[in-house]
Amino acid sequence: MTALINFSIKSPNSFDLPSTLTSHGWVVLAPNQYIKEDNSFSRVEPLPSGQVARLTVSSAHQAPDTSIEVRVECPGKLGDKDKAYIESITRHMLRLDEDYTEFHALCEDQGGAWAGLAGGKGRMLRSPTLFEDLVKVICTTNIQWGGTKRMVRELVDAYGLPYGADPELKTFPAPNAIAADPLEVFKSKVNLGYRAPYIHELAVGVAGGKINLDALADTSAPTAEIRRRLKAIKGVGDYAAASMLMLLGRYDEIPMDTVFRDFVSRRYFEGGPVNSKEAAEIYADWGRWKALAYWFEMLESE
DNA sequence: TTCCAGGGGTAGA
DNA sequence: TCTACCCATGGA
Repeated sequence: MTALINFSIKSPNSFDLPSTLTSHGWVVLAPNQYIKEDNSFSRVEPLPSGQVARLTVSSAHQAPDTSIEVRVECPGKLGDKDKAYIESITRHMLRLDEDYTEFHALCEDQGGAWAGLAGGKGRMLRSPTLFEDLVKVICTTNIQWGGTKRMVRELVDAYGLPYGADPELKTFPAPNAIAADPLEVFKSKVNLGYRAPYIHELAVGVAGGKINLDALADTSAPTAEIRRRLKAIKGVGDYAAASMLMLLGRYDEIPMDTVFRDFVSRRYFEGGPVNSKEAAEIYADWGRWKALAYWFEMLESE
């Protein structure tokens, strides 16, 4: 017997769900399932009560007058704690509490590639936990997108909690689920290449309390300090740290990774060499929105 | 077969 | 701080 509950979450005045879902690839990485025709996505999630639920998130109306609709399927009764948790992670995933007013005003002033970014665009979907986002970012390094999807799928298949009988429907693995296996067993179950020790070490560290990912969400620390904390994690270099900073809602610094240099070179220097100073000057006017300005300019120019 | 992917760790300067 | 070199995996 499956219980079915629907509830609404008030979204900010300026919010665009389709843009939030498609501004990067996260929506198609397991356990997310993208339902393109409905502009919605679903995922299987463990709840505080211990039961495993399937969530489907959609927007009821067209922007700007939107509310977020969450449909919950779960085997038992949905308690207040479960409901509060679902609302909390939905707000987090969709960044409903981030204020983009200033960014949208800057986009309007700049025009060009940014002209279409008002009306609630600019958000990028993220995962309920930093552990999930970090594992996924590590799975995007030095591999093509198809490989990333495969590796994340294998992780979920091997270590996720099941929802019902459908083998496709599982949660993203908890750190302790991965940490319970020795590295060699982990490597035999999931083909992650050289990333396996990094992800296993991360899971063991988080499960055992040696790595505190909450420290990454410390809003009182400067971005440079958060970047330092990120790079202290094995497997996280310039590119991965940059991706995580954006997922953490920090756009004030653009790290000079290869992708950024290549883009700026192609876009502004006719493919010629660019030094760090020249590259930084391109987005100097964007204040704390530099990385977002760069990201969406790159998206719009594709 | 060979190459390489929006990299990163390590050793050695 | 910078540079070689190595690192597994699977798709093209």
